Amino acid sequence: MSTTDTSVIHDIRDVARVAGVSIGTVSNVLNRPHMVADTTRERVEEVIARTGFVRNASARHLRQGRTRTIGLVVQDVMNPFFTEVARAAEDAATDSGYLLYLCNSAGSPEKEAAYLRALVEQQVSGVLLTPLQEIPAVMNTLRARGTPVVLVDRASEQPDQCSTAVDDVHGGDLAASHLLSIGRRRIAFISSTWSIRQCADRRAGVRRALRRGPAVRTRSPAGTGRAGDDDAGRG
Amino acid sequence: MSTTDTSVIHDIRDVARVAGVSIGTVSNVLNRPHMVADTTRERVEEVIARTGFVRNASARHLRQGRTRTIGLVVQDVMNPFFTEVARAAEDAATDSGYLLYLCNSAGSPEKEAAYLRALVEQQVSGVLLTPLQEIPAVMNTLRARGTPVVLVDRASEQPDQCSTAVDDVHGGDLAASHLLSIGRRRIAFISSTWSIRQCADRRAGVRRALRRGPAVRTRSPAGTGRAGDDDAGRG
DNA sequence: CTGAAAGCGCTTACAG
DNA sequence: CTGAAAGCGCTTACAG
Repeated sequence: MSTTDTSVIHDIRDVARVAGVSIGTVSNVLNRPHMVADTTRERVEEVIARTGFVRNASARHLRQGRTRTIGLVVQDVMNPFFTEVARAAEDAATDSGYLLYLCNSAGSPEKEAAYLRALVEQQVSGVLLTPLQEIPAVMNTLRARGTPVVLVDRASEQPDQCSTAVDDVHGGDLAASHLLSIGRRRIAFISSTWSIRQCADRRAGVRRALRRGPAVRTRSPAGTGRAGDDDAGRG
Repeated sequence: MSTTDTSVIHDIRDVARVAGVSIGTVSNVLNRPHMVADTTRERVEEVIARTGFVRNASARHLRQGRTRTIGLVVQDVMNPFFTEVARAAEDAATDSGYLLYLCNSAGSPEKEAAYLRALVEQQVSGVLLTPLQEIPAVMNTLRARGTPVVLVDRASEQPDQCSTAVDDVHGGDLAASHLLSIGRRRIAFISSTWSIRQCADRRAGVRRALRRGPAVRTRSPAGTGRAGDDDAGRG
């Protein structure tokens, strides 16, 4: 078998055969190159480069018991707010060598549950979820399996449930306080339906600021102290 | 072992044990339920439902040789055009029982190549790609492995390369023709840099329409015959 | 209709 | 430093 043998390479086994080493050694070149003698390593690397061998993640993950993938379940990717979340999540995932599953629940609890189930099947390392209403029942499965789940844009009732969310009460307070601080006294609040938590929270914040009244009677320059600009059209 | 045994269920083996059947039978219940006797099937299904067993996709895919996942590599998810592509792709994937990897090349050929490689490792069933400039070299690997790749928003030079793209020349022609048909004679064309193919193509289409001149001297009602509205801010 | 067994392609102790 | 071997959790012919 000549060293320029380029016959079909699919396996790590084929690589081993062409390089004249055991598959364990090929695997070591891939995963712990420092444990392999330089000359052996170079030979194997040459074969890999020349044949374009790519390892099979399914086999790798099955053996290792983890997949280095995470799932993102959002209500609607078209919504700029979630698009930004998706973009940032994908960025962060990549930086850590993870791949991201994009799942669009489209407002359907059934789709949401189906996705969560599918993600568990995929053995994802973690899940980012924008829950629709109730925390879905499948969450128990994830919990039981120890799959980390982080709620996005929604605080959780459960004390042991991680979540990230904007403090919209504070946002409303900030906005109204700013207006008060520059001397405004007749303030209008335009929003969407109060059934959207974010909107109701901002109103509560605005009211709190109004109740408190202007703090100090100094004027800040116009255009300064923008507040509450976390509103990215979720309403 | 009582039938209410709920001890840790991780395996299809655990399910088999609890249900008192072989793992082959459990697999059959999952994949070809019609081949299993009703009473056996029901028993197994009961155990699966009660224990919340979820199968391991890594093992399944390794054995089956295919993953039912597809990769989407876009230049920028934040761009509304690609967001819409992502959304639609994800929808279609879900409808066919596939999961979608979201990959944001962010204008970097290196990231693009790395993603393509990662997707090959994942053994994706197919790839949707918005190429940055040149068709990347990794494409050869995909081609060699027979992984289907569809170029998005970009026609390919290679005759055997699938692609979907808007006919922007036609779009520009349509827009200019419309203006001509309603009697406009002094037409301005506002666009981005000509180095963006879409923009240059539209200009070519506009010019073609102007060269051809007004076809018929009839007026269509205002607001009719909108054309070239496929421009979703790619420039 | 059901079970036993092989095998998917890797990684990882374990010997040598 | 290297190789042989077990095993990750499934699916799928193949017997029975």
